[in-house]
Amino acid sequence: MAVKEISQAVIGRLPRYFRFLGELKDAGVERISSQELSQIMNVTASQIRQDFNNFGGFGQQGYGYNVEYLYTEIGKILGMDKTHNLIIIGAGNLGQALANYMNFERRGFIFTGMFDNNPELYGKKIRGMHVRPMEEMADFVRRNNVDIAVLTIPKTSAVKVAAQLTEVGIRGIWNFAHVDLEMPADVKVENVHLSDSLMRLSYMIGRSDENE
Amino acid sequence: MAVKEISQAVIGRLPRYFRFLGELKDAGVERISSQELSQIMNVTASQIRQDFNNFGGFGQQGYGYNVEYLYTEIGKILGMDKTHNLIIIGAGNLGQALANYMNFERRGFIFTGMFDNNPELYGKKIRGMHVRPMEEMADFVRRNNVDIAVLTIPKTSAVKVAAQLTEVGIRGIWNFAHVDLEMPADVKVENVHLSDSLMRLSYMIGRSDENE
DNA sequence: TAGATTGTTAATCGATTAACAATC
DNA sequence: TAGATTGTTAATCGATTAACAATC
Repeated sequence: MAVKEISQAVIGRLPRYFRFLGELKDAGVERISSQELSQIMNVTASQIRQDFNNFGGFGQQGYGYNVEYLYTEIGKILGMDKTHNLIIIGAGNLGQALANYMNFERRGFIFTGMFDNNPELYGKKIRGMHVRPMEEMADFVRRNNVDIAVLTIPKTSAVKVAAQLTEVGIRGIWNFAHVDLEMPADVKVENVHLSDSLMRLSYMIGRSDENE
Repeated sequence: MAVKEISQAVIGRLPRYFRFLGELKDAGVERISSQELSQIMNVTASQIRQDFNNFGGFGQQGYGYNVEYLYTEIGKILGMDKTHNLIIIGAGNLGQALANYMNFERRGFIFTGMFDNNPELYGKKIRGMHVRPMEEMADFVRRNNVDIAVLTIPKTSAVKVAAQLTEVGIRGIWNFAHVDLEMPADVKVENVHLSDSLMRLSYMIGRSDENE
Protein backbone atom coordinates (compact mmCIF):
# COMPACT_ATOMS: atom_id res chain seq x y z
CA MET A 1 0.00 0.00 0.00
CA ALA A 2 1.46 3.30 -1.08
CA VAL A 3 1.44 5.97 1.59
CA LYS A 4 1.51 9.71 1.09
CA GLU A 5 5.05 10.91 1.50
CA ILE A 6 5.55 12.82 4.73
CA SER A 7 8.12 15.60 4.66
CA GLN A 8 11.34 15.31 6.62
CA ALA A 9 10.40 18.46 8.48
CA VAL A 10 7.32 16.79 9.91
CA ILE A 11 9.09 13.53 10.73
CA GLY A 12 11.77 15.44 12.52
CA ARG A 13 9.18 17.00 14.82
CA LEU A 14 7.32 13.82 15.74
CA PRO A 15 9.64 12.65 18.52
CA ARG A 16 9.34 16.03 20.19
CA TYR A 17 5.55 15.86 20.13
CA PHE A 18 5.84 12.37 21.54
CA ARG A 19 8.01 13.56 24.39
CA PHE A 20 5.77 16.47 25.38
CA LEU A 21 2.62 14.38 25.16
CA GLY A 22 4.24 11.70 27.31
CA GLU A 23 5.05 14.29 29.93
CA LEU A 24 1.52 15.70 29.82
CA LYS A 25 0.10 12.21 30.12
CA ASP A 26 2.32 11.46 33.11
CA ALA A 27 1.20 14.71 34.66
CA GLY A 28 -2.38 13.50 34.38
CA VAL A 29 -3.53 15.94 31.70
CA GLU A 30 -6.49 14.47 29.86
CA ARG A 31 -7.14 16.83 26.97
CA ILE A 32 -5.29 19.61 25.26
CA SER A 33 -5.99 22.04 22.44
CA SER A 34 -3.53 22.86 19.69
CA GLN A 35 -3.48 26.34 21.16
CA GLU A 36 -2.38 25.17 24.61
CA LEU A 37 0.15 22.73 23.20
CA SER A 38 1.58 25.44 20.98
CA GLN A 39 2.33 27.58 24.01
CA ILE A 40 4.02 24.76 25.88
CA MET A 41 6.11 23.69 22.90
CA ASN A 42 6.83 27.08 21.43
CA VAL A 43 5.48 26.39 17.96
CA THR A 44 2.34 27.62 16.18
CA ALA A 45 -1.00 25.94 16.72
CA SER A 46 -1.40 25.89 12.98
CA GLN A 47 1.72 23.83 12.53
CA ILE A 48 0.60 21.36 15.15
CA ARG A 49 -2.75 20.81 13.42
CA GLN A 50 -1.13 20.53 10.01
CA ASP A 51 1.43 18.06 11.30
CA PHE A 52 -1.14 15.79 12.93
CA ASN A 53 -3.39 15.90 9.92
CA ASN A 54 -0.70 14.33 7.81
CA PHE A 55 -1.70 11.14 9.54
CA GLY A 56 -5.45 11.67 9.78
CA GLY A 57 -7.55 13.46 12.35
CA PHE A 58 -6.68 12.75 15.93
CA GLY A 59 -8.77 15.48 17.46
CA GLN A 60 -12.35 16.52 17.86
CA GLN A 61 -13.83 19.88 17.00
CA GLY A 62 -14.76 21.95 19.99
CA TYR A 63 -12.84 19.64 22.32
CA GLY A 64 -9.23 19.40 21.26
CA TYR A 65 -7.08 16.30 21.54
CA ASN A 66 -7.20 13.49 24.04
CA VAL A 67 -3.65 13.39 25.39
CA GLU A 68 -3.39 9.67 25.98
CA TYR A 69 -4.91 8.79 22.62
CA LEU A 70 -2.72 11.25 20.74
CA TYR A 71 0.37 9.99 22.57
CA THR A 72 -0.45 6.42 21.64
CA GLU A 73 -1.15 7.25 18.01
CA ILE A 74 2.07 9.20 17.54
CA GLY A 75 3.85 6.36 19.26
CA LYS A 76 2.44 3.97 16.70
CA ILE A 77 3.52 6.22 13.85
CA LEU A 78 7.03 6.18 15.27
CA GLY A 79 6.91 2.42 15.62
CA MET A 80 6.99 2.53 19.42
CA ASP A 81 4.38 -0.22 19.55
CA LYS A 82 6.89 -2.67 18.11
CA THR A 83 10.25 -3.88 19.34
CA HIS A 84 13.51 -3.68 17.44
CA ASN A 85 16.47 -5.94 18.02
CA LEU A 86 19.71 -4.10 17.63
CA ILE A 87 23.38 -4.89 17.63
CA ILE A 88 26.25 -2.54 18.29
CA ILE A 89 29.24 -2.76 15.99
CA GLY A 90 32.33 -1.25 17.53
CA ALA A 91 32.98 -1.91 21.22
CA GLY A 92 34.99 1.24 21.84
CA ASN A 93 34.08 4.02 24.24
CA LEU A 94 31.00 5.15 22.42
CA GLY A 95 29.72 1.66 21.67
CA GLN A 96 30.13 0.62 25.29
CA ALA A 97 28.47 3.79 26.53
CA LEU A 98 25.45 3.23 24.31
CA ALA A 99 25.24 -0.41 25.39
CA ASN A 100 25.26 0.55 29.04
CA TYR A 101 23.11 3.60 28.59
CA MET A 102 20.35 1.67 26.93
CA ASN A 103 17.60 3.68 28.34
CA PHE A 104 16.33 2.85 24.90
CA GLU A 105 15.13 -0.61 25.92
CA ARG A 106 12.21 1.10 27.57
CA ARG A 107 11.22 2.22 24.08
CA GLY A 108 11.48 -1.24 22.57
CA PHE A 109 15.03 -1.13 21.27
CA ILE A 110 16.50 -4.39 22.52
CA PHE A 111 20.26 -4.68 22.76
CA THR A 112 21.04 -8.19 21.55
CA GLY A 113 24.70 -8.28 20.62
CA MET A 114 27.99 -6.48 20.36
CA PHE A 115 30.74 -6.92 17.78
CA ASP A 116 34.28 -5.76 17.23
CA ASN A 117 37.27 -6.84 15.20
CA ASN A 118 39.76 -6.36 18.04
CA PRO A 119 40.61 -9.84 19.42
CA GLU A 120 41.57 -8.33 22.77
CA LEU A 121 37.93 -7.47 23.34
CA TYR A 122 36.47 -10.83 22.40
CA GLY A 123 34.59 -12.29 25.30
CA LYS A 124 34.69 -9.09 27.29
CA LYS A 125 31.38 -8.66 28.99
CA ILE A 126 29.46 -5.46 28.46
CA ARG A 127 26.12 -5.30 30.14
CA GLY A 128 26.03 -9.06 30.33
CA MET A 129 26.87 -9.43 26.67
CA HIS A 130 30.08 -10.90 25.25
CA VAL A 131 31.83 -8.95 22.53
CA ARG A 132 31.80 -11.14 19.44
CA PRO A 133 34.18 -11.20 16.50
CA MET A 134 32.93 -9.58 13.32
CA GLU A 135 32.99 -12.92 11.51
CA GLU A 136 30.00 -14.03 13.53
CA MET A 137 27.94 -10.97 12.68
CA ALA A 138 26.13 -12.15 9.55
CA ASP A 139 25.01 -15.36 11.15
CA PHE A 140 23.97 -13.63 14.34
CA VAL A 141 21.83 -11.09 12.53
CA ARG A 142 19.94 -13.76 10.64
CA ARG A 143 19.36 -15.96 13.66
CA ASN A 144 18.31 -13.25 16.06
CA ASN A 145 16.05 -11.21 13.89
CA VAL A 146 18.21 -8.13 14.20
CA ASP A 147 16.84 -5.17 12.29
CA ILE A 148 18.99 -2.27 13.49
CA ALA A 149 22.77 -1.98 13.60
CA VAL A 150 24.50 0.77 15.55
CA LEU A 151 27.77 1.75 13.91
CA THR A 152 30.30 3.03 16.42
CA ILE A 153 33.39 2.25 14.40
CA PRO A 154 35.90 4.54 12.66
CA LYS A 155 34.83 5.87 9.30
CA THR A 156 37.57 3.90 7.54
CA SER A 157 35.73 0.63 8.10
CA ALA A 158 32.16 1.95 8.22
CA VAL A 159 31.47 1.75 4.49
CA LYS A 160 32.62 -1.86 4.27
CA VAL A 161 30.65 -2.95 7.33
CA ALA A 162 27.55 -1.15 6.04
CA ALA A 163 27.79 -3.15 2.84
CA GLN A 164 27.99 -6.38 4.84
CA LEU A 165 24.95 -5.35 6.83
CA THR A 166 22.99 -4.64 3.68
CA GLU A 167 23.82 -8.06 2.34
CA VAL A 168 22.54 -9.75 5.44
CA GLY A 169 19.27 -7.86 5.33
CA ILE A 170 19.55 -5.19 8.01
CA ARG A 171 16.70 -2.67 7.98
CA GLY A 172 18.29 0.36 9.58
CA ILE A 173 21.68 1.75 10.47
CA TRP A 174 22.22 4.19 13.30
CA ASN A 175 25.42 5.68 12.04
CA PHE A 176 27.88 7.36 14.42
CA ALA A 177 30.78 7.04 11.96
CA HIS A 178 31.72 10.33 10.37
CA VAL A 179 31.02 9.32 6.81
CA ASP A 180 28.04 9.30 4.45
CA LEU A 181 26.70 5.84 3.79
CA GLU A 182 25.05 5.27 0.43
CA MET A 183 22.60 2.46 0.91
CA PRO A 184 19.82 0.94 -1.18
CA ALA A 185 16.37 2.39 -0.51
CA ASP A 186 15.31 -0.40 1.82
CA VAL A 187 18.16 0.21 4.25
CA LYS A 188 17.47 3.37 6.22
CA VAL A 189 20.33 5.40 7.65
CA GLU A 190 20.08 7.85 10.51
CA ASN A 191 23.28 9.78 11.08
CA VAL A 192 24.54 11.06 14.40
CA HIS A 193 27.52 13.15 13.48
CA LEU A 194 28.67 14.41 16.85
CA SER A 195 31.52 16.52 15.55
CA ASP A 196 29.16 18.27 13.11
CA SER A 197 26.91 19.09 16.02
CA LEU A 198 29.78 20.49 18.03
CA MET A 199 30.85 22.62 15.07
CA ARG A 200 27.40 24.13 14.79
CA LEU A 201 27.62 25.08 18.45
CA SER A 202 31.02 26.62 17.83
CA TYR A 203 29.56 28.59 14.90
CA MET A 204 26.72 29.95 17.01
CA ILE A 205 29.06 31.03 19.79
CA GLY A 206 31.36 32.73 17.29
CA ARG A 207 28.55 34.57 15.53
CA SER A 208 27.20 35.97 18.73
CA ASP A 209 30.68 37.42 19.40
CA GLU A 210 30.55 39.38 16.16
CA ASN A 211 27.16 40.83 16.98
CA GLU A 212 28.27 42.33 20.25
CA MET B 1 28.93 44.82 14.02
CA ALA B 2 25.60 43.42 12.92
CA VAL B 3 25.88 40.48 10.57
CA LYS B 4 23.30 39.29 8.07
CA GLU B 5 21.39 36.43 9.61
CA ILE B 6 22.28 33.08 8.07
CA SER B 7 19.51 30.53 7.89
CA GLN B 8 19.64 27.38 9.98
CA ALA B 9 19.49 25.35 6.79
CA VAL B 10 22.77 26.82 5.62
CA ILE B 11 24.48 26.52 9.00
CA GLY B 12 23.44 22.91 9.20
CA ARG B 13 25.23 22.17 5.95
CA LEU B 14 28.51 23.90 6.75
CA PRO B 15 30.12 21.04 8.71
CA ARG B 16 29.43 18.67 5.83
CA TYR B 17 31.13 21.01 3.37
CA PHE B 18 34.01 21.25 5.79
CA ARG B 19 34.34 17.47 5.96
CA PHE B 20 34.28 16.93 2.21
CA LEU B 21 36.69 19.75 1.55
CA GLY B 22 39.05 18.39 4.18
CA GLU B 23 39.00 15.01 2.47
CA LEU B 24 39.62 16.59 -0.92
CA LYS B 25 42.46 18.61 0.51
CA ASP B 26 44.02 15.50 2.07
CA ALA B 27 43.67 13.76 -1.27
CA GLY B 28 45.74 16.52 -2.83
CA VAL B 29 42.95 18.10 -4.89
CA GLU B 30 43.82 21.71 -5.59
CA ARG B 31 40.73 23.18 -7.21
CA ILE B 32 37.12 22.19 -7.61
CA SER B 33 34.06 23.62 -9.34
CA SER B 34 30.64 23.78 -7.77
CA GLN B 35 29.58 21.32 -10.45
CA GLU B 36 32.17 18.72 -9.42
CA LEU B 37 31.55 19.22 -5.73
CA SER B 38 27.82 18.86 -6.29
CA GLN B 39 28.33 15.41 -7.78
CA ILE B 40 30.54 14.26 -4.93
CA MET B 41 28.21 15.59 -2.26
CA ASN B 42 24.90 14.82 -3.90
CA VAL B 43 23.52 18.34 -3.77
CA THR B 44 22.91 20.94 -6.48
CA ALA B 45 25.71 23.18 -7.69
CA SER B 46 23.31 26.06 -7.31
CA GLN B 47 22.87 25.38 -3.63
CA ILE B 48 26.62 25.20 -3.11
CA ARG B 49 27.18 28.57 -4.72
CA GLN B 50 24.27 30.14 -2.85
CA ASP B 51 25.52 28.75 0.44
CA PHE B 52 29.08 30.00 0.00
CA ASN B 53 27.91 33.41 -1.14
CA ASN B 54 26.20 33.96 2.17
CA PHE B 55 29.70 34.61 3.46
CA GLY B 56 31.15 36.41 0.46
CA GLY B 57 32.77 35.11 -2.68
CA PHE B 58 35.30 32.34 -2.17
CA GLY B 59 35.64 31.39 -5.82
CA GLN B 60 36.87 32.78 -9.07
CA GLN B 61 34.94 32.88 -12.32
CA GLY B 62 36.18 30.44 -14.91
CA TYR B 63 38.33 28.66 -12.35
CA GLY B 64 36.18 27.41 -9.51
CA TYR B 65 37.25 27.20 -5.89
CA ASN B 66 40.68 26.63 -4.40
CA VAL B 67 40.13 23.65 -2.12
CA GLU B 68 42.60 24.59 0.59
CA TYR B 69 41.46 28.21 0.73
CA LEU B 70 37.78 27.25 0.81
CA TYR B 71 38.46 24.68 3.51
CA THR B 72 40.25 27.24 5.63
CA GLU B 73 37.56 29.86 5.18
CA ILE B 74 34.71 27.54 6.09
CA GLY B 75 36.79 26.42 9.03
CA LYS B 76 37.04 30.04 10.18
CA ILE B 77 33.29 30.51 9.81
CA LEU B 78 32.77 27.47 12.02
CA GLY B 79 35.28 28.80 14.54
CA MET B 80 37.79 26.04 13.88
CA ASP B 81 40.61 28.56 14.00
CA LYS B 82 39.99 29.09 17.70
CA THR B 83 40.08 26.76 20.66
CA HIS B 84 37.25 26.13 23.08
CA ASN B 85 37.69 24.91 26.63
CA LEU B 86 34.95 22.55 27.63
CA ILE B 87 33.82 20.71 30.71
CA ILE B 88 31.67 17.63 30.93
CA ILE B 89 28.94 17.59 33.52
CA GLY B 90 27.77 14.10 34.32
CA ALA B 91 30.42 11.39 34.62
CA GLY B 92 28.14 8.51 33.67
CA ASN B 93 28.56 6.25 30.68
CA LEU B 94 27.98 8.87 28.05
CA GLY B 95 30.04 11.55 29.76
CA GLN B 96 32.97 9.18 30.17
CA ALA B 97 32.70 7.99 26.60
CA LEU B 98 32.78 11.54 25.29
CA ALA B 99 35.75 12.37 27.54
CA ASN B 100 37.70 9.40 26.26
CA TYR B 101 36.51 9.75 22.71
CA MET B 102 37.73 13.30 22.46
CA ASN B 103 38.69 13.10 18.88
CA PHE B 104 37.35 16.60 19.17
CA GLU B 105 40.59 17.95 20.61
CA ARG B 106 42.00 17.82 17.12
CA ARG B 107 39.36 20.42 16.22
CA GLY B 108 40.23 22.70 19.10
CA PHE B 109 37.74 21.50 21.69
CA ILE B 110 39.87 21.08 24.80
CA PHE B 111 38.57 18.85 27.56
CA THR B 112 39.47 20.66 30.77
CA GLY B 113 37.31 19.19 33.50
CA MET B 114 34.65 16.75 34.55
CA PHE B 115 31.94 17.14 37.16
CA ASP B 116 29.36 14.99 38.88
CA ASN B 117 27.32 15.10 42.04
CA ASN B 118 27.91 11.47 42.94
CA PRO B 119 30.54 11.38 45.75
CA GLU B 120 31.54 7.85 44.76
CA LEU B 121 32.98 9.23 41.56
CA TYR B 122 34.92 12.11 43.09
CA GLY B 123 38.58 11.72 42.34
CA LYS B 124 38.04 8.98 39.83
CA LYS B 125 40.40 9.55 36.95
CA ILE B 126 38.98 9.76 33.47
CA ARG B 127 41.50 10.46 30.79
CA GLY B 128 43.87 11.90 33.33
CA MET B 129 41.19 14.12 34.81
CA HIS B 130 39.69 13.86 38.28
CA VAL B 131 35.93 13.95 38.57
CA ARG B 132 35.09 17.03 40.60
CA PRO B 133 32.08 17.76 42.78
CA MET B 134 29.48 20.08 41.29
CA GLU B 135 30.14 22.65 44.00
CA GLU B 136 33.48 23.44 42.39
CA MET B 137 31.99 24.00 38.96
CA ALA B 138 31.30 27.72 39.07
CA ASP B 139 34.76 28.56 40.30
CA PHE B 140 36.39 26.21 37.82
CA VAL B 141 34.59 27.71 34.84
CA ARG B 142 35.67 31.23 35.75
CA ARG B 143 39.28 30.32 36.40
CA ASN B 144 39.81 28.14 33.37
CA ASN B 145 38.09 30.16 30.74
CA VAL B 146 35.58 27.45 30.02
CA ASP B 147 33.13 28.41 27.28
CA ILE B 148 31.35 25.15 26.53
CA ALA B 149 29.62 22.73 28.90
CA VAL B 150 28.61 19.26 27.83
CA LEU B 151 25.50 18.12 29.66
CA THR B 152 25.38 14.36 30.08
CA ILE B 153 23.11 14.28 33.10
CA PRO B 154 19.51 13.14 33.48
CA LYS B 155 16.87 15.59 32.38
CA THR B 156 15.63 16.01 35.93
CA SER B 157 18.72 18.01 36.88
CA ALA B 158 19.56 19.49 33.48
CA VAL B 159 17.42 22.60 33.76
CA LYS B 160 18.87 23.53 37.15
CA VAL B 161 22.45 22.96 36.04
CA ALA B 162 21.86 24.95 32.85
CA ALA B 163 20.71 27.88 34.97
CA GLN B 164 23.89 27.65 37.05
CA LEU B 165 25.97 27.59 33.91
CA THR B 166 24.23 30.67 32.58
CA GLU B 167 24.95 32.50 35.78
CA VAL B 168 28.63 31.76 35.59
CA GLY B 169 28.83 32.98 32.00
CA ILE B 170 29.02 29.85 29.89
CA ARG B 171 28.76 30.52 26.16
CA GLY B 172 27.42 27.25 24.83
CA ILE B 173 25.76 24.08 26.06
CA TRP B 174 26.05 20.79 24.22
CA ASN B 175 22.93 19.22 25.58
CA PHE B 176 22.53 15.45 25.69
CA ALA B 177 19.78 15.62 28.30
CA HIS B 178 16.36 14.87 26.91
CA VAL B 179 14.80 18.18 27.72
CA ASP B 180 14.47 21.59 26.07
CA LEU B 181 16.60 24.24 27.70
CA GLU B 182 15.34 27.79 27.52
CA MET B 183 18.36 30.01 27.74
CA PRO B 184 19.01 33.71 27.25
CA ALA B 185 20.10 34.66 23.75
CA ASP B 186 23.79 34.77 24.60
CA VAL B 187 23.90 31.15 25.74
CA LYS B 188 23.70 28.89 22.71
CA VAL B 189 22.27 25.40 23.01
CA GLU B 190 22.91 22.54 20.62
CA ASN B 191 20.81 19.50 21.37
CA VAL B 192 21.80 15.91 20.78
CA HIS B 193 18.66 13.98 21.50
CA LEU B 194 19.74 10.42 20.84
CA SER B 195 16.39 8.83 21.52
CA ASP B 196 14.71 11.21 19.08
CA SER B 197 17.20 10.16 16.46
CA LEU B 198 16.53 6.49 17.11
CA MET B 199 12.78 7.09 16.85
CA ARG B 200 13.19 8.69 13.46
CA LEU B 201 15.07 5.62 12.33
CA SER B 202 12.29 3.44 13.67
CA TYR B 203 9.75 5.56 11.79
CA MET B 204 11.63 5.20 8.52
CA ILE B 205 11.90 1.43 8.89
CA GLY B 206 8.21 1.16 9.68
CA ARG B 207 7.12 3.31 6.75
CA SER B 208 9.11 1.28 4.30
CA ASP B 209 7.24 -1.81 5.54
CA GLU B 210 3.93 -0.23 4.62
CA ASN B 211 5.12 0.56 1.13
CA GLU B 212 6.04 -3.01 0.32
C1' DT C 1 -28.21 26.47 20.68
C1' DA C 2 -23.76 28.92 21.44
C1' DG C 3 -18.97 28.35 22.02
C1' DA C 4 -14.89 26.11 21.08
C1' DT C 5 -11.70 24.11 18.31
C1' DT C 6 -10.61 21.11 14.73
C1' DG C 7 -9.61 20.00 9.78
C1' DT C 8 -8.59 22.13 5.63
C1' DT C 9 -8.13 25.64 2.14
C1' DA C 10 -5.80 29.88 0.94
C1' DA C 11 -2.01 33.23 1.59
C1' DT C 12 2.56 34.06 2.80
C1' DC C 13 7.07 33.28 3.54
C1' DG C 14 11.51 31.21 2.87
C1' DA C 15 14.52 27.99 0.74
C1' DT C 16 15.94 25.71 -3.38
C1' DT C 17 16.73 25.55 -8.19
C1' DA C 18 17.33 27.61 -12.71
C1' DA C 19 19.15 30.99 -15.63
C1' DC C 20 22.40 34.15 -17.16
C1' DA C 21 25.30 38.27 -17.13
C1' DA C 22 29.81 39.29 -15.23
C1' DT C 23 34.46 38.15 -15.34
C1' DC C 24 38.51 35.42 -14.78
C1' DT D 1 39.97 35.93 -27.47
C1' DA D 2 37.06 31.81 -26.29
C1' DG D 3 35.70 28.84 -22.67
C1' DA D 4 34.59 28.05 -18.13
C1' DT D 5 32.47 29.00 -14.05
C1' DT D 6 31.30 32.12 -10.56
C1' DG D 7 28.10 35.49 -8.28
C1' DT D 8 23.57 36.94 -8.38
C1' DT D 9 18.90 37.72 -9.97
C1' DA D 10 14.59 35.49 -11.18
C1' DA D 11 11.47 31.49 -11.02
C1' DT D 12 9.86 27.63 -8.67
C1' DC D 13 8.88 24.82 -5.14
C1' DG D 14 7.69 23.52 -0.51
C1' DA D 15 6.82 24.59 4.19
C1' DT D 16 4.69 27.58 7.47
C1' DT D 17 1.13 30.56 8.93
C1' DA D 18 -3.45 32.58 8.64
C1' DA D 19 -8.21 32.21 7.99
C1' DC D 20 -12.50 30.12 8.25
C1' DA D 21 -16.13 26.74 7.32
C1' DA D 22 -17.36 22.36 9.38
C1' DT D 23 -18.78 20.19 13.41
C1' DC D 24 -18.56 18.53 18.03
